[in-house]
Amino acid sequence: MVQKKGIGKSQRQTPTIREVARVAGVGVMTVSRVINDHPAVKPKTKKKVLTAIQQLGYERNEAAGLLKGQRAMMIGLIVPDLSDIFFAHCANTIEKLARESGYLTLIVSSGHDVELETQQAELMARRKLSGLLLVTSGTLDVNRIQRVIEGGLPIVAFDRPLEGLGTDAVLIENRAGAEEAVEHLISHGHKRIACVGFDSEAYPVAERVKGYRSAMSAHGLRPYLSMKVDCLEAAMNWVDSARLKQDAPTAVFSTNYRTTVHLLRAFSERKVKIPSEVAIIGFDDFELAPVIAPPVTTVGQSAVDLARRAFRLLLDRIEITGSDVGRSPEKILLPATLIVRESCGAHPRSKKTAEPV
Amino acid sequence: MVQKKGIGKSQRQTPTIREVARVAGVGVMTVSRVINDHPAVKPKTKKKVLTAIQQLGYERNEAAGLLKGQRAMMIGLIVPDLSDIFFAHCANTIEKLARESGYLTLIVSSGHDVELETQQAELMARRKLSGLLLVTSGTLDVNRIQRVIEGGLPIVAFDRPLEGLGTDAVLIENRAGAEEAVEHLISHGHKRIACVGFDSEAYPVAERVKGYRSAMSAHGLRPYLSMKVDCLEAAMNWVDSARLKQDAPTAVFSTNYRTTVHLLRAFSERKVKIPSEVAIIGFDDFELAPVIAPPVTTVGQSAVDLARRAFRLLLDRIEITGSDVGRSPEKILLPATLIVRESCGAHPRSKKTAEPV
DNA sequence: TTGAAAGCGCTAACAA
DNA sequence: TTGTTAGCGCTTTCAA
Repeated sequence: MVQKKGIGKSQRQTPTIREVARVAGVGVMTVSRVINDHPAVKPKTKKKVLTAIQQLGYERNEAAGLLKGQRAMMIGLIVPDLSDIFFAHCANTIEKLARESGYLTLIVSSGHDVELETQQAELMARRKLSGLLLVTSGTLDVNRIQRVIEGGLPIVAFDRPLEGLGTDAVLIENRAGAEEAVEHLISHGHKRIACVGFDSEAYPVAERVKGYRSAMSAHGLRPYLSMKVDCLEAAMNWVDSARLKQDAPTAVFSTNYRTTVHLLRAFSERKVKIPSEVAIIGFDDFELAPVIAPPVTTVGQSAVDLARRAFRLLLDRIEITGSDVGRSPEKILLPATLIVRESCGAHPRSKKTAEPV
Repeated sequence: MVQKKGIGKSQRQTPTIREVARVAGVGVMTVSRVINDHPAVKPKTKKKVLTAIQQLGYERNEAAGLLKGQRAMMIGLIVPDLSDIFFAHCANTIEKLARESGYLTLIVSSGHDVELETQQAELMARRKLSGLLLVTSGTLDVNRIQRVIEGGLPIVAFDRPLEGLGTDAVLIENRAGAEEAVEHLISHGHKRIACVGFDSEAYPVAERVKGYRSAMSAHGLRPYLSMKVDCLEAAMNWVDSARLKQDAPTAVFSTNYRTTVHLLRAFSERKVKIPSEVAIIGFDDFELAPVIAPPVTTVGQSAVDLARRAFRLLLDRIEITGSDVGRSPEKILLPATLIVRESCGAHPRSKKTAEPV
């Protein structure tokens, strides 16, 4: 796991603490104290050392500390897909906050591979990272993750809980958000409302489906699920088959951005008018939602808030001392907000000022 | 730069190579050889060692290698803004490729801060990373970067060159792409074509503006630049003022995604019809470009290709041995492709099948 | 207030 | 084929 020989050709050798000590005419320990701002050093001595450090261009070797059992000033971030704009925003926020606290951020985009996520978490533990922010793609091996945590790597889950493990977690109120969206459609008189999406095992989607179901059943409406629409082709097929039905849906609740986009495109290809022929609300707000014709009504969640809270929690865990070590895990719930535009058939009077991502 | 004491409470102590040696009844060096797949170990001995490793749950301590002068199996990636979908795609691709080659990826989103970029590059050098992929936001301090490279951190620039430094670089043909777009507009009979954008100092934008200028002057047309449109408000102002003009532009070439989006929205707010009242082509393709009404004509560039080539170059540099060390820097140019849809006033017959990002 | 010595876990160099 | 020794650069004793 470490490169065979990293020595280039003329690797300018960085001076060590020992050389600084020699030049300053003091012991290595004194230099160490100066570097670490230990108070018990006479100002005069300190100055000598500082001068020597300056003169030699000394730089602390991070590796040595690690060997002494310290942790790298790095945090890890594992997400299912970094090219997903939502996670990209999360990553951007986390990296910034981490940097401001002196940490570098190691990012892994797992491609929804649960095994990979576990492996990378283990790898990060071995690299002595300070902490890990984790968005899982499914259920991880509890034992392995438990061992990682016990090995001293604090973990905070966000967007999805870490099942079976009592870790801190920051989650979105997916269910309530979905309920609100479906209720909204119902309040417009829709009775045949389809729920379309894919990847229904994924926690956020599963929660949204639950919200859909509960809203429907609360009004005695029959659910109409279709959870395999993840590309344009699937969307076209779905649109075509749905229109043929006797009781074709008059509205659709899309459980995620990707599905929303493809559905929109499919409707457009088939010249189905939105919202007159079919109304649509999509979970996940997106930048262009207000620009599209018609502007699409969405359920928005703030990636920035989510990331911020998660990082805050992790930092607390990392910096925890003494009595707080065993602090019981915190769960934070963040709202999802219905952003009413036009695709749902409503007049565009936002319940909340539209604020994407 | 290393955390003060990373020791939690019941930190399960990982066994060392020495303990493995004791349990296996061999010398430490033999264990080391086994770990590193050195051939000169009798299969029987090897087996004994492997058993002991298994039994103890031994894990190699990465820090020790660093101290011996090896490099961490990590690469760095510095981009101006990770929440920019283009860079998010780049990051996603790079992280994946890196992981497949055994590297972790440290990502920094600089927020277009040149000083920060330099600092982080230096920090990465100190952390003994294996290599660095860099998208600069401006002109970095050549000396400091030079020192980083000499310190043994190979750097490959992409999307923008590293000015004043002979590093490898992978770039997009921004200028040619812009020229093609403007030529296209001209071929539709447009004469008053505005070039709108912001951040004209940024390399890619600057190149695109050059392309615009050269296409215009090639046809004896007067350029009409407006390089401060970076938000909806600015876009509205621009649209309003442009319409008042005597010779209002009949077409606009937008130099970047953000401007394109806000312009689109501003035109929509002002009920300006596209393309009949004004035609538009935007540099940077985006996922929803075909969905918007009307579908927008763009100049697309492949983030994946860009990232892939850049990583390949970096890996070559990292793995370089002996005679190739001083290999002269490579420059790779990747095409930008005009994707004709409808906002430019053309019939939607793509010169190339639309393939976003 | 300062310093010398003893490692942290590993591998390169040498011996056997 | 295997093992011993001597560090890598730093910090933690403990002593001065």
